[in-house]
Parts: sequence; C-alpha cells; structure tokens
Amino acid sequence: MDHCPSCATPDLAFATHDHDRCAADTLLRAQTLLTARGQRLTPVRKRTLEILLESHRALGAYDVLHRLAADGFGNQPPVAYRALDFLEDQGLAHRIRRLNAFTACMHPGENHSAAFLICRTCLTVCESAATPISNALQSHAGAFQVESTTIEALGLCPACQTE
Amino acid sequence: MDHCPSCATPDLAFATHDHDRCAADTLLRAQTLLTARGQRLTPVRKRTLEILLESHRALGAYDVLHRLAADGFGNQPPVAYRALDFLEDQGLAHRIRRLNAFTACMHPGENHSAAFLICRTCLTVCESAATPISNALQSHAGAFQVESTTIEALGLCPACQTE
DNA sequence: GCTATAAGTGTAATAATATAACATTGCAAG
DNA sequence: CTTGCAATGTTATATTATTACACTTATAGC
Repeated sequence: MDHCPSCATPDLAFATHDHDRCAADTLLRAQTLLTARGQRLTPVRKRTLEILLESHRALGAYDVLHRLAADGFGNQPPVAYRALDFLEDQGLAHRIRRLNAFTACMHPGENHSAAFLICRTCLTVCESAATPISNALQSHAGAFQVESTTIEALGLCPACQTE
Repeated sequence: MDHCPSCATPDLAFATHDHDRCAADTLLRAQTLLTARGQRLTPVRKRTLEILLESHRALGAYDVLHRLAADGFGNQPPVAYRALDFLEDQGLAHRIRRLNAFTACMHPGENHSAAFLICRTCLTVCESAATPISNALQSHAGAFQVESTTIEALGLCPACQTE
C-alpha cells in the first residue's frame, strides 16, 4: 500500500517527495494489473494516466483533453471522458466530485474505498485508505446496502496552513 | 434531532411516514432559525425550500427552476442557484455531489456535518448524522485541517432491495 | 416619513462539464 | 486472411453552473 512514500500517511502526502519515482512506480503497477486482467493500456489511456500522474492535483476532463489534443490525440470531449472512465472503472483513477475532476489512483489494485483530502489552496489531492471511514459509514447505514462511497474533505494541507 | 420521525435512523428514513408533518415542521424550524439570524426567507427562497421539502429526493437546480418559473418567479438559472446557494449557506439545504442535485436539510440548526445515503433506484436521499464518520475522517487526516466534508453512499435502500 | 444604501431579483449571455449517436480504424481470435 | 469486436474520432447536443448588469424592494439612518 505504501509504494509511494508520499502516500504512507496523509501527513506526508502533501510533503515533497521523489515524485518521478512515485509516478513511474504507479504507472508500472497499473500496466501489470491491466495485463493480468486482459485489458489494454492503449496509447490514449496510457497518456491520460501519465498526465494524471504528473502531479497530485486533480485535473478536469477538459484539461486532460487539451493535453491529449496537444499530443496528437483527438480533441473532442469523448476522447478524454472515455479514457478517464476506463481508468476509473479499472481502479486506476478516481473522480473527485467536489472538483468535477480526476486524479490518479495511488494504490492501484488494492480494492480499497478511498477517501480524499483536498487542499483548497494548492489543490493537491491526497488519497488515503478509507477503510475505517467506510466501515463507519456502512455500519451507520443499517439495512441500506452501500455499493459505492464518496468521501472527500476540503481544507488546508499542512504546508498551506502556515502561509 | 429527530423531529421528523423518518430521520431518527437511516433504516426508517426510507420508510413511509407522515411527510406533510415532516415537511411543515422542518419549514417552521428553518423560518425560526433565519429570523434569529436576521436573514430573510423571501418568497423565492421559501418556495424553493418548500419544493425541496416535498420529497426526500434530490432535485437538480433546473428541476427547481422549472417549478419556480411555473409559480411565477424568474426562469433563468441564477434564480434557482441563488436560492439554493442561500439555503445551503444557511444550512437549510445540502448539495448532493454524486447527483449534482440538492436536497432539503432535515436537521436545520444543528451544526452537524451530514452523511447521505442515496438509493440508486428510487433516488431517495437519507441524511444522517455524520459525526462518527466525520470524526474518523478528521482523525485520519492528521495535520490536514478539514473545513468541510462530502460523505455520500450510493446503493440500495431497504425497500428497493426486495424488488 | 424620506432617502441613501444594501440586499434581493430578473434577464441575457456564456462558460464549464458531460453524453449520445454514428462513422471509422485497428487489433485479435478463429 | 477475414470476421467481429474493441477502441477511437467526430459531430452534435444535453446538462450544470456562472458572470455581468439592470432593476426593484427592503431597511437603517436621518
């Protein structure tokens, strides 16, 4: 779960880290995972994931689209949305509802439900394991059968608090 | 907290109940609250809240807008968005991110952070106190300073599970 | 009671986000 | 090969949300 040192704990997630390794590592694991599932990481999909992995920010679909178009891919919305939806289906990206945006999954392959800490100043998004929160939610839900959860917190990351 | 019998526990929230009383009661409390704060429940705002209170479903801004227009109010988007934003600011309505929609707050005045159970079949939205979940989230967040949370679960309500 | 000011509403225009529908391409199993 | 399905490209449109500005109404200070 802690392949990316920045993701071990929320406190560290907003700290600087060896992001190239963080991203490369996540991409590699994504690749492996898809192969094992018989799914294809086509050029658009791969590029989309790379774009998301460039930072721990969330990107809007149209931001991604413009980047893809600049790289020679189609420049109509479905191009981006299809790639993003695929990545989301495969658990390689998450949708941040609060921002109408997308972010790369930092723990691909682990069937976790995720929680997100979103800094409103630097827009960095930190994904943390939501298991305890998710459990609290399910136990709170009683007979309601939870199928998927959206757990997001907007606030200030440690770095932005001091400014 | 349990003025509306349907809201005492999530299990009951999806059950049938005396909704007229549920809605009237909530409207009254909203009214009182705003007066105490020196805020005005103008005709558009009141009608908007009434519309939201008609059911425990979430309504899109444009659904609300059409209803308002039919009642003789303006029929441009800001009319609905302004009323909805006001109600949200005052804690009288909540935005359901998962649905890009709005629902009346069932516990106005209690400075709670809310969690929502959303039935994907009947679209009923149940608001429940999120304090334990919220606490779990904050304690999970470490030095990250949580300012507002979005906690939503999509799934099947008890009634829709049996169909 | 007036009037200055702020708060609220109406409307037009447009931005931002997302999907439907269909044509075309390319990979992959037989 | 070639047939069929998955993936991509493109056009058009739907849905959600905001900006900007004009106008009206309420309220506080005089």
